[in-house]
Amino acid sequence: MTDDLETMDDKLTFARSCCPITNVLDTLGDKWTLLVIRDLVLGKSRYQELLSSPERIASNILADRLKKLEAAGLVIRQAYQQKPARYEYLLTEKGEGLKPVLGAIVAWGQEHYPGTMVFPAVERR
Amino acid sequence: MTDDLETMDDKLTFARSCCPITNVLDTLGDKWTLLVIRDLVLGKSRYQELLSSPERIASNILADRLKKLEAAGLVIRQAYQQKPARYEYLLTEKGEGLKPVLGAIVAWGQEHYPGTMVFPAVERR
DNA sequence: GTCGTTGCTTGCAATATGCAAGTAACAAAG
DNA sequence: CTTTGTTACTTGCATATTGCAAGCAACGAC
Repeated sequence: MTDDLETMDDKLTFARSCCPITNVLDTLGDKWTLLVIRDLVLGKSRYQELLSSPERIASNILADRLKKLEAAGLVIRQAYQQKPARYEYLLTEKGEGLKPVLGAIVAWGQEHYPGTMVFPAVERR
Repeated sequence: MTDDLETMDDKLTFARSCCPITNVLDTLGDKWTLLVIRDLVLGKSRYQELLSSPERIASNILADRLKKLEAAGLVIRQAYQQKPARYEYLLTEKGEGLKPVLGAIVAWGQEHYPGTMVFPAVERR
């Protein structure tokens, strides 16, 4: 069965399978990546802002996840200052497209984890 | 800030934060768990059925994830035969509640991973 | 010259993942 | 009675990932 799919279109090859969920999880399936997306959606954009979320992500993990999100086209890294060079991370349209996914997770999570609460957007500087 | 939350209601303590997304990811945030949920939604229920999905999950990982899903109340393990004892896994109502999450992931995934396709439900035996 | 800020990198220990083989409890077949 | 097959796992071990904590570079402020 998977043989057929592989020969069906050899321009399309998927790491694990042709299921959309599988492919999404190849990028987002860990404990931190969607939290980084959450923070970017909430308006955080700088490294220290992302580091300071209550979950206290490790710095090397944050750097790793941002790099992967950039490579996947969900995030762009752009300088907001030149000397010294300082960067902010912004969601692309593709990344913004994950809002309904976060929304669905929030809906299910609020129902099954009483007492949880959605974090507020950050004030723009 | 997190101090306040911690003292606010010490009956409610969360592993990493009080965000619903964080808590959901504590259970579901890896590459395999939502795929197991997907297969159960599609009607698979036995261990070999789950093992045989195209992604070829490792047996020890599948066993580990099913145990965790059972502990989290998303799945029940029940015997469908006594001698020898043989088990099937079924989603609970809580587990079924993840369908919108999978739906949102599929919607985003199909848009951004062209060529992916939703797997069909399995025929009931 | 020193200190602070920002965005990382690095070394290393702990934990998770996954390969491949193995196990147990049965029934069926010979 | 023995062998084989099925099913649902467990186990040992190598590899990969995670995360702690310290460190680094490039600036400006003092």
